[in-house]
Amino acid sequence: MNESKDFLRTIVEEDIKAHKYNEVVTRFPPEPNGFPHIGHAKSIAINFGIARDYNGHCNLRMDDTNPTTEDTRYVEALKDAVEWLGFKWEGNVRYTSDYFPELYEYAKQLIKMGKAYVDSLTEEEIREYRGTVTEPGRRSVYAERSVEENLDLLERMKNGEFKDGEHVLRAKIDMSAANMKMRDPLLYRIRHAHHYRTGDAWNIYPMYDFGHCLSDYIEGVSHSICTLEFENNRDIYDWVLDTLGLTSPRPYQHEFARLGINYTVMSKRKLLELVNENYVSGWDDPRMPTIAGLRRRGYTPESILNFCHQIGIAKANSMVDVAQLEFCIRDDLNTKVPRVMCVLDPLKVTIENYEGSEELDASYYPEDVPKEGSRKLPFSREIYIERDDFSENPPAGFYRLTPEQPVRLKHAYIITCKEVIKDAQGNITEIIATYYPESKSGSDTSGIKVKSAIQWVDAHSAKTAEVRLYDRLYTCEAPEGIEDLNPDSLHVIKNALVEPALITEKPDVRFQFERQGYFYADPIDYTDEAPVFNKIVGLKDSWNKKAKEGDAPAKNERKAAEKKVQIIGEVSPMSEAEQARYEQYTGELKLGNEVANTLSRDEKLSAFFETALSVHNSPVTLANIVSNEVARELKEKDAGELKFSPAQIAELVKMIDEEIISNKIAKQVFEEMVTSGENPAVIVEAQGLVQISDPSLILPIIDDVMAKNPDNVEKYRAGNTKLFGFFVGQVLKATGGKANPQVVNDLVTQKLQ
RNA sequence: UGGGGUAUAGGCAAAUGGUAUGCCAACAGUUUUUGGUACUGUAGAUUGAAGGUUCGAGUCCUUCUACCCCAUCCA
Repeated sequence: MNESKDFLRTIVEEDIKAHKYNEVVTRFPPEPNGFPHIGHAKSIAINFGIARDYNGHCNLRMDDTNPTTEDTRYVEALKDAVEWLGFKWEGNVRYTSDYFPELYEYAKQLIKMGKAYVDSLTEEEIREYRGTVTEPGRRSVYAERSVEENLDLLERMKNGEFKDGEHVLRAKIDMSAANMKMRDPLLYRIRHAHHYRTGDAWNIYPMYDFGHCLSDYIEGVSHSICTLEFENNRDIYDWVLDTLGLTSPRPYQHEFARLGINYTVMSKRKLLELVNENYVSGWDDPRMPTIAGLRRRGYTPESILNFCHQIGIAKANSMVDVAQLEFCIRDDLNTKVPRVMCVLDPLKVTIENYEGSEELDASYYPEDVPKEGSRKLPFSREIYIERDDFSENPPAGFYRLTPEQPVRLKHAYIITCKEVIKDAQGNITEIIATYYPESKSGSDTSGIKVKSAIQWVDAHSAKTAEVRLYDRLYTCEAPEGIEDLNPDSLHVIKNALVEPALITEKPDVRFQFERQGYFYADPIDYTDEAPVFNKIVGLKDSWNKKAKEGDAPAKNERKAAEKKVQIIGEVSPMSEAEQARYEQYTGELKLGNEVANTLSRDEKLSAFFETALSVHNSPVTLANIVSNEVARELKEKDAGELKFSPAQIAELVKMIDEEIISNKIAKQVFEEMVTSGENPAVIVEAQGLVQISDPSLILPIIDDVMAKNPDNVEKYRAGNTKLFGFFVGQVLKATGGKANPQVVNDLVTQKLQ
C-alpha cells in the first residue's frame, strides 16, 4: 500500500543511522482515568508499530500521578485494548507510581542544585504571578529559600504535615520565559488522597512534566512520542533531563497530531458525559468510539490497525472521514465472513403453486471469496421477504419484485407476483406468488432473466432474533456536545427473522446478512434462545443513495467560495536606517526590490552582505545568495557562529560570475561550506565540480536519457511539455549536477523537437 | 496581543530542487444469483496568498493570512 515513511519513522531511522541508541524503545503511557478510544489505538499502533519495525520494544506504562482520577478498572481496560489489538508490551506493565521513590530523589537533587524550591503561594497567587502571554511573570519570594529549608519542607510535605495546597515544589527556570510552561513549572503538589496503587503512602504526587520525562529515562525509552498539545512541554522535558545531567542515551520527545473523526467525539470529558448521563449504555456501547465499543460493535483488530495505517501520521490537525473507518471493516470482513439470510422487516409471500417442502444447498461464501462451507436452507410454500424488496409502483430503475417484474429468491427459485393483499388501511400484508419449478438455483433451465436476487427466510423454520441497528451518534460533522446527538442512533428490531443455520450451526460470530450489511452476535446479550445481533456496518448501497438523491449538494460549492477570500495584511514600516539601506541597495547597487527589502530589513544580513561586497564587487549575485542561502543559516545563529565567512561567500560568487560553477553547483558547495567551513575553491577542486558546458560532452548523455525513456519522449512530443523538466533533471543527475543547465536546456529543446 | 505549531483535490496522507502520487469519498462502465466484491476508467489541485532566488520551486528566501496549542496544584 503506502510504502512511504512517516516523519516519526524517518526520525527513528536517522537516529539508528547515527547510532544514537542501542535499541529503539518506545512506550504507550496513558493515564488510567478513562476507557481508551480509537485515538489511543492510533497511539498504540504508532508506538508498538515502530518498536516492532525497528526490532526494539515498547513498554506499557500507566501514567498514574493523579490519585483523584485514576482507577484499576481503567488499567484493565487499557491492558485489554493493547492485547486485543495484538500487541505485547515488554515485561510487566509499568507504573509511574512505582517510580515515586526514585522521582523523589531526583527532586531532592534539583533542590540541592538550587534548581527547585518549595513555594508557599496560594493557587490564586501562583496564577497571578505567572503573568500573561504578553507580560512576564514575577518570581515568588519563597524562591529565595535555602537548600536546607527546601529539603526540610519537601520532606514534611511528603510526610503529610501540610494541608493540600499549602506548598508546592517548583522548578526554578525563568518567570519571564516566552513559553508559559517554563515559568517555574510545578513539580510536586500535596494531595491527601488515596492512590489506587500506593494507597496512603504518599502525600505528594509528581506533576506530569516532572514524572513523565524521568519515567521515560528510567525505562530507557529512546523515542518519547506524544500528541501535539505537548509541544510546549518539550522544553521542560529537556530542561529536567539536562539539568539533572541525565545525558547520553536519553529520550527525546516527538509530537504527532491526535486523531479526529467526523460525527464523533474523542475527548474524555465528553465520552464520560455520555456514559454518566446514560446517553449510551456504557463505555462499551457499540456506538462509542472506545475500543470496547468498537469491539462490541463487531470491529476486528485488523480493521482498526489497517485504519491507523491508512490515515498516516503527521503534524497537521485533521479530521478523518468516518467513511474511511467503515471501509476498513467492510474490507476486512468481506473476505472472512459467511453470508446468511435475514429479513428485518418481513413481508409474507405465499407461493401458491408450491407444495410440500425441501432443503436447498447454499454456500456460505460467494464465488469470489475463497472459502469453503455451506448449509441447508429449508424452503416451503410460505416465506418472508424484505418489505423493501417489493414495490407496487416501482420507481425507475427498481430491480426487485413488482407486479410485473419477477425476482430470484437467493439460492432458490424465481417467483413472480400474482396478487397483492392489503388490509383496511391499504397496507400490504401479503403477496401471492407463483414459482417456476425449472428455475432452481444451480440448475436453472427456465431461461427467465431477472434483475436481482433477494434474501428470504422460510416461514416455518425461521428463527426470531433481535437486531440492533446503529447509526452515527451525532448528527453533525464536528459535534460540540449532547445537543448534537442523533436521536435515532439506535434502532432495535425485536422480531427480525433469520435462517435457522445461523443459530444451529453457528458458522461464525460475524456474518454478512446478505444485501444488508455485516453483523455481530452480541458477545454479552446473545443466547441461542434469544439471539441478538449488532449491525457493524452496512454494505455499500448505491441504490439507496440514488433513491434519496438531492439532499445537500451545495456544501462543496460554498466551501470553495469561502476559500477564495484572502485578506492581505499590512507590512510594518521600515525604520530610518532600514529605509536608507533600501535606497542605497535599489539605487546605487541596482538590487531587485524584494532582495533589497529582505536585506535592508535585517541587521545581520545587511552587515554580512556589505562585508562580502567589499571583497568581491558583484552586488546582485551576492545579494541573491545572501538573502536566500545565507539567510537560512543566519536565522537562528549570529554571524560569529557560522563556519563560513563573508569573504568565502564572496569567493563563491566570484566563481559563479566567472562561470566556473553553475548556480546549482554553488548551492551544493554552499551546503558543504555550512558544515565544513572549507573554502569554496577547495571544495570545487576536491569534488571536481567544475561546470560542463561543452555540448559534445552533454549530447551523448541526452541521447542516453532519451533512449532509456522512450515513452516519456513520446508523451512530450504528444504535447506533455511538463516533461521538459524531467529530461533536464535526468541529464543533470547523470552529470552529478555539473552540466551547465542553460546549455542542457538548449540541447534538450533541440533534441526533443 | 508573546511564544510554539500547522496549511498539498471533498477527507486523510506521499513526494533526494526535476513527470504532483496513494487510499477514502464521488461519478461512469464491465463482471456478478448480494444494487456487495473485483476489475477498468472519469472527474477533481494555479500545493493557504503574494512576491523573490533558480534553466526549473510543493520543496529554498521574504512578507502576509487562516487555523490549532500554551496563563490547571490535569495529563
